[in-house]
Amino acid sequence: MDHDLSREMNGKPGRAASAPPQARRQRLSPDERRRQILEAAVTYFAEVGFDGGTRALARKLGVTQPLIYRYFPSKEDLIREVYNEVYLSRWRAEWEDLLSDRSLPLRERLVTFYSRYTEMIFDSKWLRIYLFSGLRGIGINQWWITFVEERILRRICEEVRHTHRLPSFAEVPVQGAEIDLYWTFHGGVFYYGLRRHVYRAEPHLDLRRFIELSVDSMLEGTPPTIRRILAEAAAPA
Amino acid sequence: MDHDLSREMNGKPGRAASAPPQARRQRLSPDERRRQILEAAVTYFAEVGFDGGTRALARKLGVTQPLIYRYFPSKEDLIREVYNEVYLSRWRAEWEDLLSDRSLPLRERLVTFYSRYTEMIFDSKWLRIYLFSGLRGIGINQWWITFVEERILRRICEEVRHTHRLPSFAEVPVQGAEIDLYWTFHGGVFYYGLRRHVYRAEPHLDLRRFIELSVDSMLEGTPPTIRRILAEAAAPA
DNA sequence: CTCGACACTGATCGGGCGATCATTAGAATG
DNA sequence: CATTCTAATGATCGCCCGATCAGTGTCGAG
Repeated sequence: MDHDLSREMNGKPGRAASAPPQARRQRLSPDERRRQILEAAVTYFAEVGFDGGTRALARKLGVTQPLIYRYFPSKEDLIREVYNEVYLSRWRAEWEDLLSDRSLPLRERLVTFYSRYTEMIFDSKWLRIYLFSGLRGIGINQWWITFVEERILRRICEEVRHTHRLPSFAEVPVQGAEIDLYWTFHGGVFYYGLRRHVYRAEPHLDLRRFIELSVDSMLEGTPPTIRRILAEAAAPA
Repeated sequence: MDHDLSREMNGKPGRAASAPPQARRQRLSPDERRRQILEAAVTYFAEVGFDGGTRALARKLGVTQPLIYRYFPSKEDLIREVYNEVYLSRWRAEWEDLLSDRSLPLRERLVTFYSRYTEMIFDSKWLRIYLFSGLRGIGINQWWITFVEERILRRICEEVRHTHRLPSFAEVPVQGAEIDLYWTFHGGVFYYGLRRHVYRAEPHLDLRRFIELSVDSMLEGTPPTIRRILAEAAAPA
């Protein structure tokens, strides 16, 4: 009645079970089976949330439910591995270097970086697991927010200061106000993914153009505001 | 077994109210009981999500679980009423008038509007139910997004055009690109609430100052970008 | 071709879920 | 104070959950 949820999510080549009337017992190596379960778990929990049942997950894999417990001691352990899979294994260190590559115009760096970054996070799996885990209240999102601040926002902050000939970090240290301003921008980009992939409300612009215009507006509006912030910070009342 | 007795649900003023520590059975008027259940349901589902059990909800109220079913035919109906309570009953029509009140500077209107608006939505209950319902995939978030676009963003769009002497809607109709730009801003503000009340990662700025700086940056950066968009729209290649 | 290791299954346990119903008790009425 | 209406309860149903374990069948080593 409620969720329809396309039934056949079949990742395996060969013939395995689309609505299997008779699924043959398939014996895989432990490594391969474990990987297969984990991959399916990411997809499945992203769809239905972490309250989804292990039986339904097993059905999607074409195996029985106890098999999951041979590879993961408890459902909670499986979920923990799902976090690792989604959060940790997708980050590309090059992205950070790109942001700091002063041989390219800042606008181009930002557009390219956010194009690649959103290629990772604008994915139903990533976004939904991000939200589900945040709502569950384990600390992983706090960790992620710190990560974004240090790896992305702080770096953008530094580059904007350099490009717009504002004081360097050595002269005036990073201000919380600056970081929060870049959060407005970053969160605004994030919200595009939320609208599109979680709420399924199609935005007006395609992603590329959206990023371009958002970057343009940010680069035009943020530096003047930051100049004021830094002036206040350098010469407090 | 577990007579927990957190008996603070003592709603009725009226008579004496010695708050009997036993008070086995409390008989309320249907209206009052219904209201009480609904209110508790908002808080409870916001905490644990819609997979939370009706028994735990009843325990919080100090009543038995079947009583809920006397007032709400099914859990799904109760949840639907929770949506109505949270989404529909909190909106203030004056806010919209405020945005269009040209006797005030646009910056002040925006800062005041977003202060009041965030007073409503930056609340664990509102934010969490917003996310939970979005993840569940019922259409209410799509409805909300349309609502925001029409009641808030479109209006801001109109006021920015007027203040910055850009073409009126009659001259050049609203562009999807404009709306999406204001979504970047709006989503950026929303993300502040997400960081603070869902992920419990305290931002650097307090809310008021955050809104002020975000509005300042937006008002500085968005109009030039929009001028370009409108020029393109008025004279296409 | 045989056989043993072990990847996998079927049956099952205790418990929590949404929902139903006959029963009980609190307050307004006479 | 007895009566009556009905808000609220206690018991219970059928189902699905996470987890366990004895058994089964497959496949590679000999």
